[in-house]
Amino acid sequence: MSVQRKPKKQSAHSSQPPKQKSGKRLAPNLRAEQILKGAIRFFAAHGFSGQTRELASDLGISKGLLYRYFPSKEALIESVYQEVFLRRWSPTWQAVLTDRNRPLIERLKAFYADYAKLPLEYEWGRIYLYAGLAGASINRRYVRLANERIFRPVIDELRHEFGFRPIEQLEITEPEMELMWSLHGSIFYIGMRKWVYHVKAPSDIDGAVKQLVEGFYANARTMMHATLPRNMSL
Amino acid sequence: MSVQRKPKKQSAHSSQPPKQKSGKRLAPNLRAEQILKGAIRFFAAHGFSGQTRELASDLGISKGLLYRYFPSKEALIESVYQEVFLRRWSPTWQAVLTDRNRPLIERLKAFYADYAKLPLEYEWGRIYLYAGLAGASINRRYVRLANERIFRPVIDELRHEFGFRPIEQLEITEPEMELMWSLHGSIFYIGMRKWVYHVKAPSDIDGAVKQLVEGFYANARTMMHATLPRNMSL
DNA sequence: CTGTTTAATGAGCGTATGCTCAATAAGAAG
DNA sequence: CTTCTTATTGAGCATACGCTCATTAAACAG
Repeated sequence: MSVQRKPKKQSAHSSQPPKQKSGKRLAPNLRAEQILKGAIRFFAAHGFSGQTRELASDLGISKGLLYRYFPSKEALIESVYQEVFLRRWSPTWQAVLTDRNRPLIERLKAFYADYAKLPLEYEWGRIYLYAGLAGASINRRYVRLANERIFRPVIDELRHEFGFRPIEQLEITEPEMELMWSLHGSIFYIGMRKWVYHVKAPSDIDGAVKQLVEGFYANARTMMHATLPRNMSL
Repeated sequence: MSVQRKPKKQSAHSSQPPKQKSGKRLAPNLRAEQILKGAIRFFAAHGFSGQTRELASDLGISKGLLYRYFPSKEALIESVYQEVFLRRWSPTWQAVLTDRNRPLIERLKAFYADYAKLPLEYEWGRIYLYAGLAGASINRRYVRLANERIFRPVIDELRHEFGFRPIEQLEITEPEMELMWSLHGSIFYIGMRKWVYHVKAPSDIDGAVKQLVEGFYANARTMMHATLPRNMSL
């Protein structure tokens, strides 16, 4: 079992014929960040069945180095989830949605103009889909977040706007929830057209989102008046 | 090398210890069909990176047999596309949508109640997503089909209903197209909630689709009156 | 039964892929 | 320069995966 040391001379230079080198010997925190960002780009493009060899080659580093910073491919993917889905949630959204000094329709337009950037982004959308198809739990976690911080507050604001009981007094109905889902589905689908189907997306995305929010608002009013009991205080 | 014949009695009955055996030596057309159906189920669940070995094992046949009926995994996938996306298009949809003896809103509800079954189906939805993420051309082909046979006819019928010029005289506008996409996106997203995110879907799917169509119809009227030129003949 | 056809099998080939580890060298400190 | 630390490398292992092909046996004709 004696490992015969190979005298392999091969002195340093001769260097890199292949890709762009990263200026070797980075500080660990910088290298980790670089790998994570590269992994997001890579997995968004190739899915999670993409090979670690190819990812390393894209980054201009060796495959071994990858495993110095992330113990396994699975751990790397988990870090990708964290970075993509949880680090981008803006803390100001809550305040925007519930600021009753502004007209609700205006708040909704402002919020969705900003929020829609997430699902309309290439990396966010594709990784979200790959994760969902793979059965990862991140999607359910994200949906729970969106439900608590967007769906429920928006419905409560709509109730207030149109003169119905708040959701603490009258639980959210299925038609109300479906209307919320419909809005989010329509927004997400714009991204899918761009990043999954590669068909024409609207030239004016902000305008398209605005149109969706207006339609949502109008349909919400109609639907609530048709299905909710009148507020006693009126 | 004399292969010692094992006396393995096991006459027909006693049958399957491992999986469901397929009752061996099927007629070629039946076997091909069985493999194709199994492949649809399998790829919908595991994606196209699923292994042929596992597919064969699921079917209860050897991996070699798979390659007797389909020359390569790629060819099998192509057959899956054909079967899932092109064999399920109903020839009666056109007639339903354009039958001006019925009120348009009624036609729309009837059509989408039927059509929505496609994207809301487990296999259809997941395979459509996997194909799109893999960059297959089938999605673009499908979108072109939907555009010609659904989007354009529906917009033309809406124009007629609300008193605007037909699409041959006035090309479809971006807001009109976005409204169509929004409806389809909302429907598709119901399926995604079920088959991709595994979160709660509406208990009454037919009712949810009906609500979406009603909202779509109302928003279409508002939007057309706000953005299209009045019909000269009025 | 015998012979013929062909559906079906599974060992095995070449390559791909996640991951390890001994060796190497870049940079800092003296 | 020398010494020390540690970021970085890449050959290599074990297994996975698409696919082939020689062999086997089910069904049928005579």
